[in-house]
Amino acid sequence: MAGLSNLIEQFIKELIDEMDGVVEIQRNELASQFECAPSQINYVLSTRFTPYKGYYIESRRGGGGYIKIVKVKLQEDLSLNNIIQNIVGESLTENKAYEIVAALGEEEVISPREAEIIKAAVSDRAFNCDPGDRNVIRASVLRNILLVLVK
Amino acid sequence: MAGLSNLIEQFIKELIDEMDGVVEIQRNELASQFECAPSQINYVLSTRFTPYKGYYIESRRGGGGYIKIVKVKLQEDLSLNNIIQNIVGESLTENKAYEIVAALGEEEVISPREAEIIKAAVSDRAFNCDPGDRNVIRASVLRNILLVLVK
DNA sequence: TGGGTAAAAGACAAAGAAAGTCAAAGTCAG
DNA sequence: CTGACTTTGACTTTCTTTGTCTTTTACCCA
Repeated sequence: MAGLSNLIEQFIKELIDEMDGVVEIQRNELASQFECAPSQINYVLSTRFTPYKGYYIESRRGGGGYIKIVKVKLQEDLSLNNIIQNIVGESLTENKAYEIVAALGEEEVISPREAEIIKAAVSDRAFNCDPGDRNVIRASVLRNILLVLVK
Repeated sequence: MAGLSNLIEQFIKELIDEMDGVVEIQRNELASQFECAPSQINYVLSTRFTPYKGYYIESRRGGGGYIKIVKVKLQEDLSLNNIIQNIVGESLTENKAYEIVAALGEEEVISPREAEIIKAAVSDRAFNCDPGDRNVIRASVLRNILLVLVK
């Protein structure tokens, strides 16, 4: 159905809020709560709780295993220079670009309105060109924008 | 039937009115309501709900995908709207773009920093593509950015 | 004490569900 | 009849769901 992943994402986020930034789940248990395959949980974690979005994950297998999700304040990895040099490469998908912008917003490097502006500037819709070229142009545009922020 | 596209256009517009400016559809569902090819919906969107006409569109593929159409409030900011519809055309030189941005800064529609960001996003340097395409892409990018300012 | 076993989580690929793209074919006004 | 606008359909890309197999770890028992 529409958005089982979204449901699980919301559920976990609420847990994290209640728990003040750290939560520990059991994959199988959560999966059976939502009546889905256990690996669905991995999918949600790997798409919605990425480092760029400010989450850190650690886990343990075997008896009494668990998955621990920590909401972190990133600062180290999020320096603009690091992003420009290492994260925005030669090519960048829309999604990845959005993640970067969201992370910068999260860290208050940019204002919500600036985030909206930048997203608009790097969205697929903005590039009415050969789809094959989009990702390359997008990377270049975003890099150029970030350079301004460093100044 | 002259105007299946027109029917769909009307239908969506009514939805938007009811929904107070924002509507979310599912392409396949709408297509089967009108018994047409799904790509017909894209056609309608791309010809009738353009940024140029004050619509902002965002979408997602895959399971639980959707298309969201936002009608930007027209009367809110006449000058911005005027710019979108009349001044940013299909094609825009770097210089002309800078002028527009400067004017917006002058009128304090955008902050100095926002102006810097936008200029970076539409500069020649940002578009490392076929110079012939630059002006067209630039117009599209700027239009998309201005739309979020109106929202 | 160490080796087997069951109980976790991880990896990955295949199948499914949307939307996007593009070009060919159809229609219609002038 | 021609050119612009529409309609359709085949193919692509992206995102989600499921399942199968692998790896790791705790615990129990000989």
